[in-house]
Amino acid sequence: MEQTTETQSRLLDAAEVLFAERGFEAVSLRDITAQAEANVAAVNYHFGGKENLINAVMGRHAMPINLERIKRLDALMAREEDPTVREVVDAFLRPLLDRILEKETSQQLFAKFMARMLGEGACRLPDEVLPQFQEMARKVVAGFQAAVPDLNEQQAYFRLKFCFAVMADAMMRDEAFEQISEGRFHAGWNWNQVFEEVLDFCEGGLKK
Amino acid sequence: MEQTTETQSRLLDAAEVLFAERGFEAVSLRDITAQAEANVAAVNYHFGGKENLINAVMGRHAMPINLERIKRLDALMAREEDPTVREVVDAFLRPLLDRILEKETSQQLFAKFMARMLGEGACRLPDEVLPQFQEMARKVVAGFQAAVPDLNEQQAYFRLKFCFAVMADAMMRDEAFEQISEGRFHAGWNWNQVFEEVLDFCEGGLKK
DNA sequence: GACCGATTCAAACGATTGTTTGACTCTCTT
DNA sequence: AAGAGAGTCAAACAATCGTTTGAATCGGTC
Repeated sequence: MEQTTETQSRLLDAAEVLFAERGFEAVSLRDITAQAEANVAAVNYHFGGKENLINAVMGRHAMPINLERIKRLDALMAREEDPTVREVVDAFLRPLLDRILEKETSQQLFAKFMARMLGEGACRLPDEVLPQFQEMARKVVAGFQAAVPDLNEQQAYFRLKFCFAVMADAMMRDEAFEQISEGRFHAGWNWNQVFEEVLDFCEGGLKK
Repeated sequence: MEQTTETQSRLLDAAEVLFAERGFEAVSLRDITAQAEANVAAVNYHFGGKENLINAVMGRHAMPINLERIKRLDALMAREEDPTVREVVDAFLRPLLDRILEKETSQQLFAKFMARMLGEGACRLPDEVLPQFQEMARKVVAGFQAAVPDLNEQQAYFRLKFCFAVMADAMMRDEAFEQISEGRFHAGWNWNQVFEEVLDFCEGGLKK
């Protein structure tokens, strides 16, 4: 995994789009290689199987996002005054939003991909990124406890998990829900506006 | 769909368990029919295909849950004083919890199945249950607006969606997250306790 | 020009997928 | 006793799955 060839990144791009649209199990290698204009064997040659491919897609984004999270959390905790709830939640969630906005093409797709990975449980974190997730989670929990007086560790992890879930849910275009709301709910997919809703909800949820 | 034969319900039970464990796409008809001790052709004979089977599994639970929700919401709104946020959220989420607890066997499996159906988007609501979902959502939103002063309709639907997401997330056993928390987070799967966490979070998120 | 490792490719692999078929077994009705 | 209809069953259907193979192709080194 030393150098990323051009074919490799084309495969990763195609896989990201298709996994986002249809989910992991529903996408075949032939779908991916067709869209990437590569041979069917390319996935096995470059990644060693479909399972490894999805891990690679995930890993490509997870690292920079987590680094940014950690950076912001450190900055918050290094201050003299305690961070606010909203600041901690923002430090945790905004790097993900930024990553979505920075992809000029198909932002929604990347968002949906991330959301799917959470839901399907199909993504077992590669060993290389697990410690990073752990460090990040530790710092979020510490931030929560600094911002909310009487919050034990168990509760903090619970709410970290819930914040994640709300963010993921907001990313998922949900046709069923648009039906249920009878057209009254149509998130215009102004991401910044949606993000404000997420932030509001999570901030309130943590304060309790 | 007039009468539910014994084989039909065995198929529904098996499908529910397997879909919960592995997801919709990952389970084959042969897995289902094997566990149900039925023939491979039974699914197509009784339900007319795999797609219809999952809808049937969903529909079997959705109706009674929504009826109970509507009943509780009506009771809340019929009172003279305005309902509290927590009461509305509780009326919306508790019927789902009750349904989980009432299944003596494999509560976690049913919970995971419900959670998966939300996440995968694999479940397009059958026409027979859609109006019920719509009515229920309308009443939840009305309840939210009665309990929270300055909440417009769009926001109310957003937060209804978020409450759903948090509940679904809490139902999902998440191995990845247990790794990330380095063992500090191990929901003992005392459902009532978990439910309290969900309620706290959603109540706070709505007040904001 | 000859060799090399890295990459691509068409073709085929065996396995499994959802679905269909046609015969077979029951349980009633007449 | 004959017939009808519902349900079950083994077997086969075509299609698609992830993966493997071995030859073809490429750029760069001796």
